[in-house]
Amino acid sequence: MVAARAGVSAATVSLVTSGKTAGRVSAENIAKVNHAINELGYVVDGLGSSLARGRSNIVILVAPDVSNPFFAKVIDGVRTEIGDAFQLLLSVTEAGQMPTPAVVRNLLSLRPAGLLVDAPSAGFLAGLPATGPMVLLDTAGVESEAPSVNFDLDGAALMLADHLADLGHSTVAYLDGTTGTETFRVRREAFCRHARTRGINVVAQTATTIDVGAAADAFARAWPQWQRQGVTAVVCSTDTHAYGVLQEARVARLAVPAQLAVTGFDDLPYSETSSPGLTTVRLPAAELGRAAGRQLLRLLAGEELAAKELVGEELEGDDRNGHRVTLESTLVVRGSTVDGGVAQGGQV
Amino acid sequence: MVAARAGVSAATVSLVTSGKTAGRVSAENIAKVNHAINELGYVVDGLGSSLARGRSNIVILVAPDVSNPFFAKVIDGVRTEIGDAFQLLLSVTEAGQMPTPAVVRNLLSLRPAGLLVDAPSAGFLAGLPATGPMVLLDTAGVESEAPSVNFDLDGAALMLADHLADLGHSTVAYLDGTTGTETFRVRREAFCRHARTRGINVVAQTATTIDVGAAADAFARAWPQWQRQGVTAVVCSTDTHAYGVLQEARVARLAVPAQLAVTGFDDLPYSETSSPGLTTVRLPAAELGRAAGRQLLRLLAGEELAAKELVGEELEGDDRNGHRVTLESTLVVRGSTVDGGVAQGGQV
DNA sequence: CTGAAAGCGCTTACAG
DNA sequence: CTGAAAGCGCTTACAG
Repeated sequence: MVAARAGVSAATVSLVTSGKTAGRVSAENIAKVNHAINELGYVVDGLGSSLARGRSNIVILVAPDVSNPFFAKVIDGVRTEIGDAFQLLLSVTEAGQMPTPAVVRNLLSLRPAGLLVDAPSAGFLAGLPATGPMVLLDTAGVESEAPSVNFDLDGAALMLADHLADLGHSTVAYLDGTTGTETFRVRREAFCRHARTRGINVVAQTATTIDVGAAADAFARAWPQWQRQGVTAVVCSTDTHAYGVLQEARVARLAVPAQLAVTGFDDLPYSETSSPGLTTVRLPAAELGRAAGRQLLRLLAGEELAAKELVGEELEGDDRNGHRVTLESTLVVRGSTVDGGVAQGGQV
Repeated sequence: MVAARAGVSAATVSLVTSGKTAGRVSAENIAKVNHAINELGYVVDGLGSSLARGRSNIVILVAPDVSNPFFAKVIDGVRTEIGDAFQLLLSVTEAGQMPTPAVVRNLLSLRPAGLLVDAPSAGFLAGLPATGPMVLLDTAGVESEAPSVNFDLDGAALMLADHLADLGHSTVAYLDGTTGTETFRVRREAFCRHARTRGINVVAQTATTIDVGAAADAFARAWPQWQRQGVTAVVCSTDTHAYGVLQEARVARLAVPAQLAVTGFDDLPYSETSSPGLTTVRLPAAELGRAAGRQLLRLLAGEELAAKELVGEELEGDDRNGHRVTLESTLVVRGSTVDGGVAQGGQV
């Protein structure tokens, strides 16, 4: 320990760097140590520190799709919430895949302070060794004991079905995503359920990866058949899919929304400025990240308390493991379902 | 060490787990140890291991913009190249920002095996403490000793200028990106230089963040003025910017490319399927990531050799620090500059 | 081929 | 308030 030499003490330095000086280090020594630290540009070695304390100060965020702009907002939410206290690191996997058990074991052997898992598949969670603090995000449809933060997809689907029914649509198609993510299944099932209640027939569905081009192709291929079936609206499980449909509709000179209404899920930035603007379910991505970060922080604080055998009345039931948060989502109506939306263009 | 108990040996286990059994452990003991490992589900603790060896087996990728789909391909390239040998982790920063010196120090205190830095600003590199193996990506315009992988932006800009000149454009506008990234400056300067040579006047420029909506707004605001100046083409520093221009052109009922030609840089997937398709400079993103990963691997291997005092004729000069790779880029011509491109639509 | 020992850089009871 | 000591889980010379 270099700093030890520079001052006059030894492990007192540790007390200073970890801020545990309360009535244990004299003001004079604190000053000396801090001076030495600045002079030497000393930084506590993360490895040694983590080993001694049994865990590191990094939080690992695991997710199947780093490149999704929606996910970027989630990340940002997490970062703003926990960024100062912990080092946030993203696990990188093959696009659309959760990390393999082997990778997870390596990750865990870094002894992260906590784990954040976005849109996990059921299998992934099952294979996860019992581990430390963990919060799940966007995990609709997956059984788990872990605390989680989710969107109110059912409420969202209901609003969407109502909206389309009110506009007189009775025959719609559904364009789904193909990742193993449960959230897509939940979106689709919820919509289909509410659609039926409102007298809407979901006569067809198909699925593609989250890619504008793939969605456009799929729609182009399906449209002749859908048209014959009398489809007047396409509900997409993500905005990205919807962009593909909008694009292909333009190519096919289909008037949106007069001949075809289109909706999405997410409310990405582009949905506001596309022409026509996209009617979509706004899923509060940044808030998802923030809420998850907050939960993890609380979990970690609780753990510290427990470690100090101070567990008691301070912690209410819902502050413990198993806490679940659901975020409201809203329907944003734009030109892709209702004429006169902003940025209207094309043949409409 | 749990496994030690299960077998009959002690630190022999370490030899086995690190694969250094060559003539140091009997076949019998190797078998015993492996058996015990499987039985106990033992995983070498990353912390202890890293501390003892002086460095971890994680590689940290630092970049200003995780959400950019272009960057997603870069990440994927890196992953495929180094994924097995090292644990790849992404540093997360505020959108468009490089990590602060404080964050970097924390990152470094994890003793990563290597560092990969994408599109660094000059200031970031200057503030980087002398550290271990590092490879820079897409670092055009930044001075540094470190090995790096870059795109041939000059060649790309030349092709672009040639293309526009051949089409008869003589007055163009440039839509730039606003991140501090040097690569944008280089793109613009290179294009302006070659444009001049080919008799093209770059009469105007503006800049926005990498966002379709922002680009669309900026174009909408600038267009009346540009039109008066006789602008017939807009060159954008990223495809994302170009999407904004295409979108706004559609709203304004401008015929593309007849009244206005549009180009980008990157060749994102959507550029192929948009209508019209986007003429753009294809920057091989995945190859950038792979090449950088390869270089880092070589660096790490070289270091190991050096540590064993075996440095010698095996290592050629250009395998050492300071190695630079430049990747060819090509111009992809589509409907946004030349009539008759694929997926033509709208008023064209 | 194998085990005992020292050490990686820190933190945390524990005596003073 | 402060220092000496043990220990976190591993790896690596070093004797046998």
